[in-house]
Amino acid sequence: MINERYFPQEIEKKWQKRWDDTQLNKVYNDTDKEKYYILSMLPYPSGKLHMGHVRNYTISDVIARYKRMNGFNVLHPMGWDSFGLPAENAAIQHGANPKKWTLDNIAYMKKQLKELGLMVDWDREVTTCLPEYYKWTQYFFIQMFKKGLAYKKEAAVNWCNDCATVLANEQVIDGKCWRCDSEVEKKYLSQWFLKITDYAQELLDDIKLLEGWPDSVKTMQKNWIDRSQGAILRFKVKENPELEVPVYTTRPDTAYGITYLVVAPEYKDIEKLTTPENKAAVEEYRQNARKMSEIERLSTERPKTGVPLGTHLINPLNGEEFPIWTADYALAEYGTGAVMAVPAHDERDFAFASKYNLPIKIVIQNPEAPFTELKEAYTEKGVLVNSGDCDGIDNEKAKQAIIDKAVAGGFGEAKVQYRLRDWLISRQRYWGTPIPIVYCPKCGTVPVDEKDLPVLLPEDVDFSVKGMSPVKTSESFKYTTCPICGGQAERETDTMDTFMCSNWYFYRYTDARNNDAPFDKDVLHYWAPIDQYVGGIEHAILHLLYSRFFTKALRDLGELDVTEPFKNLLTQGMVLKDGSKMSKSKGNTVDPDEIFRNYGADTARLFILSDSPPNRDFDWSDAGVEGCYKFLNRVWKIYAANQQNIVLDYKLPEVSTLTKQNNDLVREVHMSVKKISQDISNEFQFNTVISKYREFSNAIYDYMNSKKDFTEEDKMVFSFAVVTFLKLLAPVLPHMAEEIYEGLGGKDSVHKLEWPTYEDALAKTSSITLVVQINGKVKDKIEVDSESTKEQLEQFALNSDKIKELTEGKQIVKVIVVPGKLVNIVVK
RNA sequence: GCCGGAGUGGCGAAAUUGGUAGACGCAUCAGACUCAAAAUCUGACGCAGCUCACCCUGCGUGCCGGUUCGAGUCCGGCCUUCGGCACCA
Repeated sequence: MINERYFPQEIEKKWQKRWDDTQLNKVYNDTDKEKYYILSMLPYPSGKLHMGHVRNYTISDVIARYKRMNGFNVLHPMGWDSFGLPAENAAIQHGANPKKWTLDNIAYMKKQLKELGLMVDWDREVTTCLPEYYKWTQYFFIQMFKKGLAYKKEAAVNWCNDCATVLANEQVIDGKCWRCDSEVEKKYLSQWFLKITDYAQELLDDIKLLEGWPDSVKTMQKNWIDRSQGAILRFKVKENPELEVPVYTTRPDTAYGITYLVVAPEYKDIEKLTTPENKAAVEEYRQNARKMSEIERLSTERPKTGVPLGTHLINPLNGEEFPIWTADYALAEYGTGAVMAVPAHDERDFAFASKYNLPIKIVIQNPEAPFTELKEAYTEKGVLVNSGDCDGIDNEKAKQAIIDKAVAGGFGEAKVQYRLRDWLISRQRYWGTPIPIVYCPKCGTVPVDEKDLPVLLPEDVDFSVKGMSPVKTSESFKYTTCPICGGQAERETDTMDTFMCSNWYFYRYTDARNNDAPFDKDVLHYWAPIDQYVGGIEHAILHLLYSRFFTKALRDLGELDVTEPFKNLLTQGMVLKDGSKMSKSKGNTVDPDEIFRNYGADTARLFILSDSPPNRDFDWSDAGVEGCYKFLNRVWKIYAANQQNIVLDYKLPEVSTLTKQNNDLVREVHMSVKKISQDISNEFQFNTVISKYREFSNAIYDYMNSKKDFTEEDKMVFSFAVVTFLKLLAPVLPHMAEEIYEGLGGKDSVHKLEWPTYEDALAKTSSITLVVQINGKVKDKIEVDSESTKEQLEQFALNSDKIKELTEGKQIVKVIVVPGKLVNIVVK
């Protein structure tokens, strides 16, 4: 029996408990079945679910349920990206224990996710802050260390004062910290890096394998890696022939036009290149550059500044001498930290040369419109001039010609350069995976023995310390013995960037409770790669690039055999309210708990999918929620008010024998199944899926409203329609569908039923509306048989009274017939 | 500046390969039910004009131009907006 009224809160609780009790969502590694791995980005346990989470997990859950009904063995797991700064800040501010704070949040949010009705096998839950997980993050780090992929170096790094830790380049946004928005400074520190640059070319090349990724994300990754093809040229110092300055350039063709050279203020040999007379000025300039914040320094509006070092270089191509300057428009981290300046053909050099009255030498000439003077740099194509025996060569060809000369002369060679830098993973914070490294006075930097993993985070730490990592306050942690010689040694106290944890969590889901290995390879290779990944666009570079790199690195370490982790990627849009992103500071948040309480999770699920396609921003509106709730009540009534007319084991009579009305309803069923199946397959366009739900329900209502009594045939056709409808609804409204199914006498679970199929022939109408146009404008519409031939359609159109009237006295030039659609008559 | 999206009613949006622009919904208005209201059901709803019961005509997918029998869709040139990158040599 189905209750007359719809009480979402009751039935949702009931079914969530039933699913738990019957282990309906348990996932087996059933290799006989075709797998489908659908993954949503794991949440950070900040305290409570927000609407972005609800959107993300509803999308992936509906996909998961849909694929399950289509016969796939579906993995749709969930876990917690649970290391990170907020837990530590809570510890500092409220004296909380980061672990307790985190686990409490996880417990609450897990309860909320269950209330959302997710089809998740919680036995595979992964929590990145637990030793059973981070043991393997440490294990992978050690493998990478042994292969030289993890290394420590002294470098200018991005330092966030507020977070009291370093940041990766990817975590600096407009010169500010990605997390707290405060200004980032440069500091010189010895830090751990991963050699992502070893994979720059592969990461770039393999973008073409990512067919199911949005172009926007692929472009962002391409731009981030940013390959450029050029050359290294080395110049001897006139005052000190032992010393050389190498430059990286993409324009070797302009090398005859060098009139000066710029090194970054941080350039390693700068002191050797400075004459005693210039020392004071150079030192002052370097000090200023150092003090300047990242934001100031990055500003392209700022006029260029610089000072000469007093020394000179010799251009091996033509023997010309030119001065060396230092200027902060040269970046220490890119290329060689030195730039050859060709003011005639580079905008930045032109601006600098104009300001300091440095010579401007034209070496590329425009053959179409030759010039003798320049008001701005000429950066277009042209022909070489003033370039010795290269004169007259097309500048594109000259690039290779001059590289050849450099190779022959031993002063340079071709070189590919990337913008991508190595990934800085050290963090001077407590709540992260400890880096499993020991410093021994005798043996040096030594990885912890694998059998001693995990290196546990210490508990005896003092969070009140300022300016250093709390880990350093743990005596028990800091002092240890060397894994090689057994002597006194100290542990690394830095922890890893949390993106290290989220790099590989999706592999752990496949074998989450394995205590002997990060995963069983056979099990992993059954599930991997991920068929569909769903998450926010804000991870387009950070997480998605790191994960691609990590997968490739693990492949080369022999840990797995996967080249790209994510076959398809769906980047969901933001959830907005009143036109701007929901945020606590703006006070425009909507609490999922409140929606669950007032309307139920099914309403929330329907609404969050209804108004916009998943990849676009979604505007939350209270009226919209209300509208969805009304729709659910409308659906409920179909079943509650007609129970006596619905049977689950209906037998549909031969379609040709049906009444017109029944025939129409059968057709509506096939059309709905077709449209909904296609829209889900086609990039998960749930908004149009839901409009089809509404159209289908409207058709069912029209049918119901037109009838007082149901004949046997009516009952069968009606049952066919509403039972099919129920299956179509099940992925989006899992609780309601279960309750109705059970009320109709269904056994087990509606989610184990097969997704309905359709027949194309039955999804078509027998007549179509033929549109008749004159000169491309619609003039008439005629109902005709859908099987009509081209000739017949043309006759129908020409014989229409209206068309006859309108074409009278005019010459028909041409008639275009589009079968099944329209006839266009061209007249003069 | 460079790269990549997007621009359609009051609003969210829809529209195989170029083929009836505005499906479906929100809001609004009207009607039914009701003592009344809510809920529910039914209907209208791009703009303008003319009639006004039905009809009919013109305009209309950011702007200008092009291709085509026919353009929201294709091509060229702009504008606006969102996102990414940005002194990368």
